[in-house]
Amino acid sequence: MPRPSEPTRARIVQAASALFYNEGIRRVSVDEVAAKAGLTKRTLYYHFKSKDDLVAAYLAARDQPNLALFRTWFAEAEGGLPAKVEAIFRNLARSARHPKWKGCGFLRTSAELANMPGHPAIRIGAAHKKKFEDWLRAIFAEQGIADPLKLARQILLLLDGSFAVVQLHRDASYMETAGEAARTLIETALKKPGRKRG
Amino acid sequence: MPRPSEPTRARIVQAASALFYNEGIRRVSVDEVAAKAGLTKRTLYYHFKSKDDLVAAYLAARDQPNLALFRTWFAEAEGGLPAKVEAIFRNLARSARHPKWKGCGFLRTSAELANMPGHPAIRIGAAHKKKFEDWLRAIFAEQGIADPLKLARQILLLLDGSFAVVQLHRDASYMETAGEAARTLIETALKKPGRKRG
DNA sequence: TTGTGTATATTCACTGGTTAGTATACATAC
DNA sequence: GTATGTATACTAACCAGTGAATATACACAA
Repeated sequence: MPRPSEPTRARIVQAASALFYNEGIRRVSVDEVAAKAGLTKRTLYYHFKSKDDLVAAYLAARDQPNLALFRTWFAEAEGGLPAKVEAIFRNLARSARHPKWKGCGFLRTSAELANMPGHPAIRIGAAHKKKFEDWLRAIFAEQGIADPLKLARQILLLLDGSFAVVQLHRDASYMETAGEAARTLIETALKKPGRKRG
Repeated sequence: MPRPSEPTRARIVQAASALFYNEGIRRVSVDEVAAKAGLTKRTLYYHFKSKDDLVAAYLAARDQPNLALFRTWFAEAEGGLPAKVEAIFRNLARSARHPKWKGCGFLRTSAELANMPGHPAIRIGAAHKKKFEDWLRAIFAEQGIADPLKLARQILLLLDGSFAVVQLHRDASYMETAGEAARTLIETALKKPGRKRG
């Protein structure tokens, strides 16, 4: 049984993800994660050198799937650029209406660890947001928008703002409001001079 | 000495504010707060029935001063409506560049307590954001904007988004980017039909 | 086929430290 | 002498991380 090791590690990360996302990092003990994964704490510490390490793994595991979701929602949406971006917010609103939704795991973790700037989990969260920003920036640049980075950042601000506000008020309609704002900003940018192609 | 009681309570809230804001709720013990306030934990528990109670008092104490700051920044700014709202973001960027800045205390607390929806601190945070939203809505309504609530919510989304993003990346320039987005959204709304007066 | 060494994987039981909250007694002011 | 306020010293629980021992699988040799 020892040999594989990867399935065990993956099971631990899966258990940690569910608990950390639902309850928060500091409210969940390593023992609880181990119990949920069906093994003892000592075994968990064989696979991860510390709780911080486990937290980092939890966020790292969310990175690519999260971005892939955004890309899928964008790609599958009908209509032009504004509609495709707005579709991301509409899909997010649908997710947020699920009772188990608890906001953005990256932002919540970073908020919980706000006084530990060098923490690996915060670096992972920051990198995740940068990847999203960069993906949008490339799309906007391709469309010939004059300042694609600025527009990408404004969309990111609306996205993260809606995570925070929806979580606080438990009212997913803010996500659709954010989508409308995103549409307005993109349409304005498309009309501006300085574009490379129509 | 016993009689007054209010100054002692205020001193405790002040100590709690400094510690909770800088370090986070769960990282700070009641003993630390008491020590910072210059008294013992037992005395603190005479004035507050629990730590949760103290957390609620910490946020309640930030409510009015925070809103007053926004109102001041808005009132003292030169120019029209878009410029006055943008001034809030510029002033916030200046605050965020201070090394002790750690984001929005309301949002960070709500993120830390994300699984306790009935927690008094979360209700206080939600009410605070609603007050800000309502203040903006009234201003926009007075200016004859067609959908003042929607625009107020979009500005709120940008504001809270910038809190989250600036905290994560430690890059206050996002706040100015949010201010530009706010300006764009307001200018667009001002140009839209359906306005009551010019 | 059988024995043996080694890296991998897992467990039990423990330590040392922290923390929210309390029992009890004492002090001050009116 | 009673309300209010403060301090000392405690409890009971929790929790991150570790020491020492054990079990399994596989490589390789006999």
